[in-house]
Amino acid sequence: MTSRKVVSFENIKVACKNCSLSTLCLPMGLTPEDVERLDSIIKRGRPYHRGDHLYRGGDKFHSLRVITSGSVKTYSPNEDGGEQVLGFHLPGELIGLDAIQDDNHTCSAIALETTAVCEIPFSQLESLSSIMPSLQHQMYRLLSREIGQDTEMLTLLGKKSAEERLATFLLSFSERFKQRGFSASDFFLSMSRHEIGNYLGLAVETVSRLFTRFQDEKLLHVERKHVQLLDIPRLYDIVQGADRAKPSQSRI
Amino acid sequence: MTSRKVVSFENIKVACKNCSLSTLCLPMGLTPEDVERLDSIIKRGRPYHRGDHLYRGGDKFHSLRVITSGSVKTYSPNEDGGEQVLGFHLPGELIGLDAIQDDNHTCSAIALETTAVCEIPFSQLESLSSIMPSLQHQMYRLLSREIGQDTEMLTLLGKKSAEERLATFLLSFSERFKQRGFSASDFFLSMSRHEIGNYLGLAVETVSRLFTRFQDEKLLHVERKHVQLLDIPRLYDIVQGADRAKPSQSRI
DNA sequence: AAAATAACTTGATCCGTATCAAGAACTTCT
DNA sequence: AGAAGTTCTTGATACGGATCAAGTTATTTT
Repeated sequence: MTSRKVVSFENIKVACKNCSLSTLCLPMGLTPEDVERLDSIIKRGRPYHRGDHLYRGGDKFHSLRVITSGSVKTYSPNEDGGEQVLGFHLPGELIGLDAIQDDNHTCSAIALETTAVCEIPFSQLESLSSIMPSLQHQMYRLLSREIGQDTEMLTLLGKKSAEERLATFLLSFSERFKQRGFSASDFFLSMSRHEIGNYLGLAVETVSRLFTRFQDEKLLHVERKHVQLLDIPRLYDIVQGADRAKPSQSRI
Repeated sequence: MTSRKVVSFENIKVACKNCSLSTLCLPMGLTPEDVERLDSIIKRGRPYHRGDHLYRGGDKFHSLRVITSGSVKTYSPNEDGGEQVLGFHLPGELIGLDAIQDDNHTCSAIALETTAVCEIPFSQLESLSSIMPSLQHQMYRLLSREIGQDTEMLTLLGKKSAEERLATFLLSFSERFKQRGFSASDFFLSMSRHEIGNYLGLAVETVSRLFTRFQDEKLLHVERKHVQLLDIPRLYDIVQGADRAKPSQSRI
């Protein structure tokens, strides 16, 4: 998108305090002065285009990154040349937390569309957090939240059917778009069916068939990347294994 | 809980600096004085017995816990009454990191055998870490490492065959026992086949059949919980999908 | 605008693993 | 020690989703 006027970006002050995403990337607990200080270490580079890597597995780790617009896929290459998609990230989301562990990125991140990010040099963030208890607290929570999310994903991959996986996936986007002030029921997915399948541990064909079936069942309308959820409550039922469980024995 | 000979335990000085596990739970970077200070906030309670909960999902979170002996299973209950086993934890391993996020435990932890733990009150740890940059650094790394481990598990559940899953599982224990000074090839598993299956996203029967098959193929000898790995290199081959991939095209 | 390529869909078939079932080995209780 | 309950193993069968194959619709290149 922002192809030409690159230079202007370098000059933009980040100003987290005015950023609509700050409630997402700095959830509660920081005073305005804190934000000011944090602001001072954040760098905003020029935007990435579809297919550009933000970093690759093995790259030296220096910064955490907050997506400010666009979307990003993280993945880790596996033995046999394939990859495991680890996540899709929307504006306000922080990536790179897995790399703190040994100063190297363990996975790769690639822009799914034109994408802008704020870079937060980690060593500076660390220093700052050691003189700002509230920031330190935020960081611990953020890291812990990431663990919790991975944990949910383990349950999804370990126990859920293809149908439940796709419903979970769609509702996750629905909720995240809603949080960001967009429609919870009408949105565009920036990734391919193949990437969705990879993420959910399913074959492309299965994903495609499920979209068709969900549409036949009037749960949604889909046309390529454009998805309209028509029956969100029923999608939630599916997530909870509505058909698998014996009827009306909601939890024993 | 603390029924009879409570007093004696309360008086035991934890003395991380003499603890053989300290390289595991405090991996590098802390000076002896640092360790002394950390030591001062750590509490050691009386041991748990098989089946005792260390905490349950929903419990108020106050402490991280390091296993000092025995073993622990963490799991999260899911919608339909079942559970997803999240991990098996050996001496030197830290649990509870997922609970920082909202001051409540999101999953449960149960002793698989007689188990002792050190409790580290998190609020004190947090205060300490804000005046001890090296401790703060350790904490960030520890949290990040946990994320990295979850990520590997996602690949396992998303892409690997039953065979690869069990081989990965066995080698993980092999490596961890070895790190702790025990045999890498001869050990006891403290969990049931059912729990292994749950953890790996497999049915009990599949786990049982795989043990039998691995034994037939002379990869190991197994008798109930007692496992002897007879061909570790071949197990590593299996982990990497040795048979699935086209022969000798190790990575394109 | 046509050609080439990539992404997606749909159908047919196959396979790995779940599920069902029953017996064996072990553990716990009385 | 015997009974009762678990846990584990093994076999038979079923099924969900993968794979193979081919056609369709977008997108990119020329």
